[in-house]
Amino acid sequence: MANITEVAEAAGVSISTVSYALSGKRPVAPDTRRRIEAAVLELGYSPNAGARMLAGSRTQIFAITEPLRKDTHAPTHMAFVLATAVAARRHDYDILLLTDEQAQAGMSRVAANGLVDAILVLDVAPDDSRVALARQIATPTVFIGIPEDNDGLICVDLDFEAAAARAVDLLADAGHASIGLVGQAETAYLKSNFPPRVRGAVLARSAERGVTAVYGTSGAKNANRAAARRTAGELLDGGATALILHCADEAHAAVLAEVAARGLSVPADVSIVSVGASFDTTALAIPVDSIPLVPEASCDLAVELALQCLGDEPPEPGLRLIAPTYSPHGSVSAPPGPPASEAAAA
Amino acid sequence: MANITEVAEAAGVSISTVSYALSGKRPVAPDTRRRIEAAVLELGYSPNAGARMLAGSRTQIFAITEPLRKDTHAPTHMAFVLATAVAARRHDYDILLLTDEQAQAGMSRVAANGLVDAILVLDVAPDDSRVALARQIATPTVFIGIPEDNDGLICVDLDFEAAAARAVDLLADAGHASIGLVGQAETAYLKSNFPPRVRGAVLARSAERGVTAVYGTSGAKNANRAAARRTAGELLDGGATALILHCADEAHAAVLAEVAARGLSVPADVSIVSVGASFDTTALAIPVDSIPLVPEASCDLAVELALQCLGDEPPEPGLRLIAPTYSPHGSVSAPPGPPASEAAAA
DNA sequence: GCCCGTTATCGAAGCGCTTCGACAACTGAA
DNA sequence: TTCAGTTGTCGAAGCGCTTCGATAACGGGC
Repeated sequence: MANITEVAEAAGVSISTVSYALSGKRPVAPDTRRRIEAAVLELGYSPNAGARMLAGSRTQIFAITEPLRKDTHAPTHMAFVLATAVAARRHDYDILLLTDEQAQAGMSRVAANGLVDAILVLDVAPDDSRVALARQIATPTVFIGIPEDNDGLICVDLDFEAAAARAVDLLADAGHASIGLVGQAETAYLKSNFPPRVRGAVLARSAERGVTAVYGTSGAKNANRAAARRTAGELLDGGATALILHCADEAHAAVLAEVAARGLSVPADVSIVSVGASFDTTALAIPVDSIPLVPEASCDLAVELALQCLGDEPPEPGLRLIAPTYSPHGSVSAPPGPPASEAAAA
Repeated sequence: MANITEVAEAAGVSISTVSYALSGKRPVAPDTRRRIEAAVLELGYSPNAGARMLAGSRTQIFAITEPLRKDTHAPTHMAFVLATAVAARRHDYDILLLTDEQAQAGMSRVAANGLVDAILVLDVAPDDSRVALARQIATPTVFIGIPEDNDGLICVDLDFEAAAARAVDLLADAGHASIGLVGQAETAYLKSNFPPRVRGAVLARSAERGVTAVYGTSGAKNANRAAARRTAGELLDGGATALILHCADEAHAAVLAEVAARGLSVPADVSIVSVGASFDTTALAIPVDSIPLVPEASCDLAVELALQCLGDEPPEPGLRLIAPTYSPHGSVSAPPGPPASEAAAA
């Protein structure tokens, strides 16, 4: 591990010139720059991280707090961690991972010892305890997800309400009058921030549009599959001609299995839209229209905001809702025509 | 963010005394220590991370390289990351997360700029490219998993061979003469290091014990469930009276579903042992005997080794295999007795 | 009462970098 | 020719901490 002094000697310049050549903060003669670059390459020089943190004002590290609880949906969370890491690296930032108990103690610690430039909060719960912490530390903090009490915080998230409303509109526009929502396990409505937002918006928008909407859970972790099937069955029995799915990968598959088992086809007999999925709904047995939750969208923006916090004009606190996108894959159409008798009556 | 000078002033001592009081590297008078501790508390002092890295020889950070590829089994990987983070925190270490491309470039980078004290390599592939990198950097590196070419490396892992052999012994001892192995998707045998080790050991031990063993895949990600059922069916059709499961959570469930669908009961008709599972096999429809892969075991040891690398007597390079444990849950018994006719003939 | 060995504390020297101010060397306008 | 303005480079002052002597202050053995 060569240091800046060795590079300066090798290039025949002073260490400050080396520093300026590498940072570009002051002009350096082309010829000098070349000699320095050659020395850097030859010595395999890389500026010492500790020295940089101490002398400069940046650590080039973001902390991510992600509880990684055993009962969370691993693939989704992993996708968010990954997306954040990738976004951070694009700006030359590394990721310090704070898990479980650390999400609390760790946040204070890294804020106090100046290890990180900003903190990104993942897997946000409605009553997240990290909210209070964020308010009392000086380190800029960005939430990916929206806690209930979000006054003065910077939050980024998919506009779940708009996504849910869009799904309802899609189905109502196609002529459906009765919609079923396959939601998440009951506990998810307490531990995560978005399930209640989707449920609320589906019900509200349905009321506005004058269509009926019924909600059902997709069950807890291990009973996932069976519960999702049962719920889908109940919703269809209740007269729903369309389903909105806001649940895990396997629950989607289970719903499709139930639909198939009943001899129903998509979209002729049942229309289906997935809301807030962060997996590929075209890889299912039947490709499903999706208004997805795209981790990259939220995480890129969150990193962007974190960086802005470090600049001279920090962004306004408040919510940043990402507009939903709609990817049709042919799983939505008009509801089945009325039975022959009714059609005749009309 | 108070600094050590302010603490020293508040306590009426010099900064070196504060440093010694906090590190314990030299004796400090009880009364002085009390005053310093009070000042620390009052000012909310926490030593600056950058300054510590620069002045001291430790950064108190370990890097974790974990590709987090989209096609990996998220829950298992998350469990390992979590276990490593927890083990590291116990020793006052933080975790820097290096994902995907970073697993390569990131490793060199943090080794070169001295950001971390050691690197922990997760999700090790048989022909892992991080092996070559580990050999050429000065930063101590510990592998959790065993690459094919592991000369001179420090590797930690469950003794999969022993675990597989143990499973075979268990079943052979119970009287089974024909064993089926429900393995992983074909691709897993190339990208991960342990599936081939389990398969090889099951086959080898079976040969030694004079029982026949047949291997079947449990299919790729989305076809997981169906493929696992099919495979289990084929193995049972082939005359297997016992199954060794080395596959994901859902594949376990699928196998049990197939067994149930055939009207067979566990363990009366079929004995089942799970090998290398890092989830709770008692939460399945039928509790299954398990010779588990315990992330904590590997990760604790790996962190321990990383710490030793920083001490005066670094550990010998080589493999550290963790002895398997067996948790019986009543899914293994003698094979069903011979049909009445055979029994009479005997 | 003197010297030596403890014990508790202090001062100062870095660790490797960034950044500010200074200063030559050179340009072009007056 | 002189002077102001560039441009490229350098020296030095920290950033906040750890750690190595050095030095008081004290007590016990002679």
